[in-house]
Amino acid sequence: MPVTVLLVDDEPLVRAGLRAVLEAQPDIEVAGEAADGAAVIPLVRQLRPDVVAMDVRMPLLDGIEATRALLRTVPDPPKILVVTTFENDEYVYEALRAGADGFLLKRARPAEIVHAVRLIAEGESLLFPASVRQLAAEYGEGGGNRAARAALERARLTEREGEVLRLMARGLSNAEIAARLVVGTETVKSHVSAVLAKLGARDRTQAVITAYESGFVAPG
Amino acid sequence: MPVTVLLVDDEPLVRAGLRAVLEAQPDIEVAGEAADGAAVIPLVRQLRPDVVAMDVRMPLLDGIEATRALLRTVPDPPKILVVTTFENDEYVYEALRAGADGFLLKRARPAEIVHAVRLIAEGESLLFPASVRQLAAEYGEGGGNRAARAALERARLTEREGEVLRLMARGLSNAEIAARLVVGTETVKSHVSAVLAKLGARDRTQAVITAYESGFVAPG
DNA sequence: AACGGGTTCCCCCGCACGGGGGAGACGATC
DNA sequence: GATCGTCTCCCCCGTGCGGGGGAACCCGTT
Repeated sequence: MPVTVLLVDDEPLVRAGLRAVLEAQPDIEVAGEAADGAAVIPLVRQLRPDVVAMDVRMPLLDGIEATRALLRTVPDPPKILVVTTFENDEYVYEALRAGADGFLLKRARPAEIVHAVRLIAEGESLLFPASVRQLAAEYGEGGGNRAARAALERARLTEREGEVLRLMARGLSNAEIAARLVVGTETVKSHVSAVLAKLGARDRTQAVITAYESGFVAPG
Repeated sequence: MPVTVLLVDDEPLVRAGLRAVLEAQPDIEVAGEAADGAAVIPLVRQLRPDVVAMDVRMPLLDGIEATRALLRTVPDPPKILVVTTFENDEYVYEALRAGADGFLLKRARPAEIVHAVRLIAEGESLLFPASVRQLAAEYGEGGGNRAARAALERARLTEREGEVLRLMARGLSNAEIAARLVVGTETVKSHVSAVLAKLGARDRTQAVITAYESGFVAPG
């Protein structure tokens, strides 16, 4: 019996693409589609798919919340394959923590997508497939992203430093951060210096860039 | 006789999606696919499609360069429909300047995609379809984002200012930007000041944040 | 009791940054 | 020919930023 898949993505184009790729396989069947996370749970109850291919960024209810809700409320839940555009999307880690079984880049080749669905269905977990890195490398130069993540991993920011970085990434000056945290500006300067040193950033702008590139903060 | 379309996108998934959507129409035919801008010109010569549906962001040769090269080297060139993820992608404007005939968001509904291809094929130009804004609005709340986008729309950065902002968003100092652009630091300071004023940013950090939030630059 | 990490605050200092102003050169438009 | 926008470069000037130190306090571990 075939593997059944529920497609969840707010872009009809991506759904159509996934459907085209997956339906070309004799052993895979697309059970249905949903355009946002809110529609997933009833559909899963109804269709009982083996795998849910879920986008992370969606209106109304995003992929993480949907994953959490799904695992919490549906008995014997399907495997969840997170499909995302960006390799370093902060949501990826959250999604995995939320209970997703694997994730896949949208720019993966069809054969990889099919392979991922089969693996997930068999109960394997799928993280950072090697080929994904190659694909990313094609974009050359943009290695900045992985570097950013590495920087942030090495960083091990303290809680306070994290707060400060987040406020920096909202455009606040040292004085404004000080006011917000109810401390002196000298204190903020200490934290900022620590953040810069740990991130290997020369100035606050570079720190904020690293914050965005690593997914520590996200646009939107 | 049907409208023939060449699909150019580095993501096989998107190509498959476009193919599925377009081939469902009796009057539209997908003539072929290409994964990057470099492959477009020979394919256009060979297939002579009516429309090229072209992604903006691609490895090797991006959509703008490909558009320019196409219009420069191929006699009686096809219509070019730029397909992009972000509404305010900096490349969109460049692509239109390069000679593209219209652009479309990837999150458009299938009917809109089909409509766009037909319009373009008929020689109409297609810019900022109204429905696109509605779709963007669905993402609600991303208020910060919309504000950033609005700031960038109001901004109307010149080409040079755009370049400078992009380099700012890569963490370069004024001196480094000057070296990169082969101009004086005073010149860069002028551009930076113009960018800050137009974006309503107090310092370069805020400008970079706006760049990320508006999609002018994207992580990854 | 001693230690280390985290948070808080202080000093001095150099400099890149950003505001405010002006100005010349070029091309497109009127 | 005049005008406008863009790009280029120059001046002065104040200050926020970041480096390099030091030091106190709390708290959990050793």
